[in-house]
Amino acid sequence: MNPNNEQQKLINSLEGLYLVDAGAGTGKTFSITERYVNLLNDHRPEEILLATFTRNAAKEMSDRIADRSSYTASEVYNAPISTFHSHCQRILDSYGLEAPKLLGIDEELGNVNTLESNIRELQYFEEFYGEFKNQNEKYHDLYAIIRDDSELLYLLKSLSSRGIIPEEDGWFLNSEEYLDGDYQEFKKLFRELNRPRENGNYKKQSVLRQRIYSYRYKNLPEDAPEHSEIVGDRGCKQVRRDFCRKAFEEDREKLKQFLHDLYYEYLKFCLRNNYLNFGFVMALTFVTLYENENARKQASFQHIMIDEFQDTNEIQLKISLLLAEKPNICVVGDWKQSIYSFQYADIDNIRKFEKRINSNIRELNRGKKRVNFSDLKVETIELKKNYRSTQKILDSAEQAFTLRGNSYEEVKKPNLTSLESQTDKKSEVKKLVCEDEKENILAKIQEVKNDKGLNYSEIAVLSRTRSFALNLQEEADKHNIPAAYEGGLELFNTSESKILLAWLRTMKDSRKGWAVILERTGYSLTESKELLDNEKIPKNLQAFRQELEGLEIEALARKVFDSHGFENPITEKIIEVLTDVYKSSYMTLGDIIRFIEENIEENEIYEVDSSTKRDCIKIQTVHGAKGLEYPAVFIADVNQGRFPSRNGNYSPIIYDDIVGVRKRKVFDEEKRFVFDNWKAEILSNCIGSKYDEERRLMYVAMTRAEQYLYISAEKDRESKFFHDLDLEEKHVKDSPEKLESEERDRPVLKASLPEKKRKRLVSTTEKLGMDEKQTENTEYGRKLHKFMEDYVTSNARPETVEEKKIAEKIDSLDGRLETESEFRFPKDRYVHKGRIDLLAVEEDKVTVIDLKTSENFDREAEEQLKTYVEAMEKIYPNRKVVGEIFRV
DNA sequence: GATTAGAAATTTTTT
DNA sequence: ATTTCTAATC
Repeated sequence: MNPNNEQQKLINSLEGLYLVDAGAGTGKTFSITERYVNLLNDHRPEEILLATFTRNAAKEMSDRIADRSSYTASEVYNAPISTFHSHCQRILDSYGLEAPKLLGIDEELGNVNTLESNIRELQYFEEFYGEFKNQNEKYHDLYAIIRDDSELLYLLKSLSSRGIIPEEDGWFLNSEEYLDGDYQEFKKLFRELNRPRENGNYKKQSVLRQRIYSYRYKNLPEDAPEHSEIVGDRGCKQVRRDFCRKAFEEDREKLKQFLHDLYYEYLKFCLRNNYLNFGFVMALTFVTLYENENARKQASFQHIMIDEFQDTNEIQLKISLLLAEKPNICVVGDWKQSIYSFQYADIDNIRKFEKRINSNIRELNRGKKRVNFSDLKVETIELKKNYRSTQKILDSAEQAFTLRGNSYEEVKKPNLTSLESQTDKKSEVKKLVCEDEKENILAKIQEVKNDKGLNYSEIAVLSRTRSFALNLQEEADKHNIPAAYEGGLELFNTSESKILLAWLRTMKDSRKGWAVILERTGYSLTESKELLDNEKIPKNLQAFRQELEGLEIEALARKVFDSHGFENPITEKIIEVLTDVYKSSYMTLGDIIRFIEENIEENEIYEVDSSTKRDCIKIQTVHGAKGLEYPAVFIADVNQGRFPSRNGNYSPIIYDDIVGVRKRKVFDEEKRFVFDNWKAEILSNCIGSKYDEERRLMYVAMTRAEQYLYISAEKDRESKFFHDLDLEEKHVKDSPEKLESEERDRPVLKASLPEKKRKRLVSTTEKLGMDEKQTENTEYGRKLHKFMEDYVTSNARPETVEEKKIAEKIDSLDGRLETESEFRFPKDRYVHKGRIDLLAVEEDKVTVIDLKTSENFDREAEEQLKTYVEAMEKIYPNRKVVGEIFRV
């Protein structure tokens, strides 16, 4: 492949500062690698830093460069072609030993791990925060505003991503300026937002004045001005201007001090426990490079190239500047594809590149010259030729930037570099209005596959959320349509993992394990209980357990999965993960069980790769599909509340470049009443549009398509985005054709169910002639039942009088407690089924408790209870069974 | 027809 | 909890 003119310009422009606007499908990776190869004419690989955002991208670049250059593969793989994160880790390994001391922390940076799991970090953080609260009484009024500890952790991480770092007394460098915000910028923002809107002959009130309406409904402190005072008289189009300053000025010393102490102590905690999160790795790298001239010299590069620049944050920009020996920096990215703000990516890095790079150089050179250059001019290169999609798709995708998030949002299309398609293949772009979205999409896929002559593997379905993606996969399975979800999921929370866990438990003679297996192999709960109590596990199951004895974990897992008819990417991944931990640490069976249990508890996410599956549809989230392309793309679930999804600022402490850090809410000491901080309430209405990133997300999704693009929503649930898209519409009602399933060649492990005549199931309510509908609980009743269940299983806290009564009752019970125990037992001509609210099983006694929340059906309840007692007598033949109606 | 008041509807992505 | 929709009111 030969580069086009634009690409050639990028490849040949080696010296200087370049911002490359590389839209979707413009051959970005190709150009970057060519440029790198070109640089190798005069430089050695170790003189060039090529930073990417993902490990996959780094690998792809390395591969291509190894392929195209005269250097050996190993030389290329040792070169600094890596993610920012791993490169910073390397810098810390080499020069970071004293990094904590630079901040006044008396620790050495020894063998620290980078913690990749957010969930695990949160657990550590909670442990730390509990201790911190005990030791810092003085901030107790601030603790009261935090409902969710993760909000605090998120805030600390976002501060680190901006380069805001605490030191022993005060803040590193000029961090504090960032915390104070920028009043001049805020004034501009406020004025812009407070301009009356033009609307033909008259003017409408400003966006700010409209937004601030919600101020009326908040519980505000006594000194807060009235809403009417802020918005002025009726018909007045603007918020009173003096409130700009009034709202911004606020004493935040205590809040800043709190954040400082929390942040500093947490950093110490991390170091003591030998771990760092990604943000802290960056922060310490930055501190090291800033303070240590030697490290800076040693670690610097002749050339720096940064890929996916829209995904970087400000501290990464700072680090890059410290690493640049010369102003040879080339950043490549596309702001239109910036969809990682939740990961602290800062779109202004690319959008305000020149301004930001120069202001950062000025900051870094305060007091001492650390960056060898200043006042740079940026040269922009635009890659406009798109080799992926048809013009029809590109034009449609641009519409994404005009979509409204709600019916009154006014969207101004931003300036952007339009892409020019280089293909003239056949193309189709349509909106699908579905009666039943999951079914209809599958039907439409079959149609597209046949009509356009595509393979399944050339078709992808993208969704905003993981849950929709997984549901669609399930639906596809029902119809035997080959489809695979690819992306992150809770690996050990799947039914595949749970059956493996059960078998592992049986090897430790655990009753828990057998219960699951019996249930999965076809026994009812009652039957299982009976078998377990009498220690009569079916012979074939026992034999199978015997076979597992002594096997290595991989062989064992394979055998279990195989016997249950599971063989899919999930089982493969489970085996991979388990073999990995098994190998890397000496693990016993018990350790593996605990490992799985922990993973379930922590909702740990793993990436599942289904590419091994031959010809099948890919189902992904939009984030997951970034960078990929498919001939046909379905964007699904463009429904209200899902796409776009709303992300209001729920956090009690807001942080924003412009307004700085603010406390938004105050709770009273018992956390009962909420008073809002009125100043922050006005400020929060001034912070950015919530839908900009959602529009970019839609753009990313649409530009994945090469030829065929379908955007679907469910009838009458269409989102504003869907509604605003100006595309041909099609109503779909079809159901997918069910495909023949391939027969498995080996039989699936099934329990040999005891031979008996199947009897009709009759519920207790039916037997007593009660109308099912009438007996359906009231909302109130359901809540109390739910509470009871929660209290037994997870120690829920009783709040209402009724709940306290229930809690008291449960506390008074002895033995093993069970809620919602289902039972079935044969009686005369039918099988009786029922569900017992609460069961207390003691060694010699069983108490059956029926929770009653209303006065109706008293007599029937007695009858019902009798049946329950009878059933339990069958199940627990050697114990005394007592029934009790518990009224609340 | 703009503004106000109250009712209704919604809550995600992962280096 | 908060935003967005919709109907009533100025």
